[in-house]
Parts: sequence; C-alpha cells; structure tokens
Amino acid sequence: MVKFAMNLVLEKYKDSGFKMTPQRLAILEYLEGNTEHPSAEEIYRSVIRKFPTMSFATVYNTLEMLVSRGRVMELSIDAGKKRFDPDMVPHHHLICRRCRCIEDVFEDFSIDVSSGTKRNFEVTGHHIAFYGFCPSCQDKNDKG
Amino acid sequence: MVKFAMNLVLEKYKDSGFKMTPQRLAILEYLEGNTEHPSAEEIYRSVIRKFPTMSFATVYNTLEMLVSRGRVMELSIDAGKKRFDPDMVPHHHLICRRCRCIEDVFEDFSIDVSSGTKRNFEVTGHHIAFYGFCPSCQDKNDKG
DNA sequence: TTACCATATTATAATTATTATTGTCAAGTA
DNA sequence: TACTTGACAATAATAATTATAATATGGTAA
Ligand SMILES: [Mn+2]
Ligand SMILES: [Mn+2]
Ligand SMILES: [Zn+2]
Ligand SMILES: [Zn+2]
Repeated sequence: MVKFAMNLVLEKYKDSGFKMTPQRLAILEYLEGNTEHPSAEEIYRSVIRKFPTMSFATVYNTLEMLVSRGRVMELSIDAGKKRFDPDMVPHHHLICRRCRCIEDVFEDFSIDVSSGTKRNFEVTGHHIAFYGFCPSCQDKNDKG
Repeated sequence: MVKFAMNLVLEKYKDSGFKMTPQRLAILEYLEGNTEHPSAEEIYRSVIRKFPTMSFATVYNTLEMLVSRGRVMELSIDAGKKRFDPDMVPHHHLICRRCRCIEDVFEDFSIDVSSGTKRNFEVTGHHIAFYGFCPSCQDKNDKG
C-alpha cells in the first residue's frame, strides 16, 4: 500500500527533468495529496523519520526547486514562516487566527480583477484569505 | 507644515491610553497616511534619522502595541517579513511579484463567506491579494 | 557495465527577522 | 520625597531561511 503510493509518486515525477533521489521521493510522497499546508519544518520533521541523515537544506532546496518549476505553491499567509501547498489548482483558504491551521476553499468567487488594470497593474492571479476560527478553536475562550 | 502634521498625530493619539513619547510620535508620524505598507526595518530606517538613538526594539514594541490595540494592521502577504498598514478600514491589496510593492484596493467585492460557515469555520474577515506586476515592473523583462 | 559529470546532499556558517531580557531612566502619584 | 509604573536602549536569544563548500550519487553515454 505504502509501496504502491511511492510508485505512483515516482511515476508522476520520473520524467520531470529533475533528478530523483530517495530524499526527494520522501518529500514528494509527504506532500502528495497533503492538505495541511505544512511549513518547511513540518516537512523536515516528517521525512527525517525515514531518512535520519536528511538535512534541512535538502528540504529547502527541494521546495525551492518544486516552487520554481510550478509543482508546489508557496503561501505567505502565516507570519514569519512560509507554508507549502502541493495543490496547484487555484483556490483559496480558511485560516484559523488561533491555531493557524489552513483549510482549502475551492469555490470560484468570480472576482472582478479590473480594479487592478485600472491602475495599470497587470494582475495575474488572486487569492482570498478567509480569517476566523476553526471548529476546535471556537470552543476555547482565548481567541488571542 | 511638518509641525502641523506632528500636532495632528499628537492630537489623534493623545487620549488613546498609551504614553506619548517622542519615539512613538515619530513612528506614528511616519505611519500616518502612509500607503507604502512598510516593514519594521523601513520604519526603523526612517525614524532613526530623527532619533539616532532609536532602538529596533522600540519599533517592534510600538508596532506590537499598535497592532494589539487595533491601530495598525499586520500584513502577512510578503514572505519572510511582516508589513504594516496604518489604514484600518477593511481593504484589499495589489502585490507586485517582482518588486514587492503593495497598493491598496478599496473596492468591496461582496464575497460570500458562507463557504466558511458550511465547514463550521467562524469567519471574521477576509482579504484578497491580487498578484501581478506593477506599472514600472511590466517594462523590465525579468519577471522572476 | 562502467566511468564520468552535473547535480544533489550534507554539515555548517551566515543572514535576516523577530522576540526576550535586563538595567536605566523619567513621569506620575501616594 | 519615595514609590510605582512603564518606556527605552542595549543586547542576547531564537527562529526561519539562505549561502558555502566538500563529498556523494543518479542518470547517461561510451
Ligand atoms: Mn490549499
Ligand atoms: Mn493597505
Ligand atoms: Zn484553530
Ligand atoms: Zn513592481
């Protein structure tokens, strides 16, 4: 089962032009279908279980490579750290102000982008960040 | 003219509950009406011209105080660093992918927030980030 | 299959952004 | 005046990320 998933990821990236290594495969495997929007550290903490010699630099290098090749999205919606999204289909996010969890929103809100072009801004994309409190954080009183 | 502006800022924050100091006044003065969405460093670089003994910690402390009291907004739309917006009126932003300049967008796009409540997410606000290229960056070819 | 080489990995140093700590001082107050 | 409070600055500490350099390895061409 795990092996099968591994083969799928390997299959998917085999002819992608970049060198496949066990480390990269582990990172890609971790990201495949992952909707948690992990940070570099979370990715590192996960893959190091399988590859104890894994370097943090490898995680950053691989992420940088994947982002530059349009395989992974870099999200700037969490202050202080980047978070990564393997889902390249344009979509939006629900962000919990308390625990910083991030959920996907796939609705298309058909935003009128012309306000940008009015100002000679060439708009190539947009992202809606919905801020609020996730189900498990609504109970807890401290909404700092 | 400068003195007059200074008095306006002083007037505005006089009865706000926090102690007015020359350093804070300089920071507030710099932020007043500023639409550049500066980072802490840019604020520091500006105010230190008037107050050469100004500490970076004072900038961060003052910003933290202003954010916690709802006087200034903290923006998480630039990877790696926070940027600050003294305009508390809800609005959106145009972000240049190349030079990272940020422009205000005050249109109300009347987004349907119900997609959040469907998932038991309590949505308290939203922000649209329009990504693209500012007028001066469209000329330059390298759109990395 | 093997030898080669461009590139990946690792350890580590350096940088950048931010937060925490601490001693000092100045304004307000009993 | 003595006491309290909070702001300031210096500086240390931490977190996230990027850069450097030596070594190892995947992919390929002979
Ligand atoms: Mn997502
Ligand atoms: Mn703004
Ligand atoms: Zn939450
Ligand atoms: Zn620009």
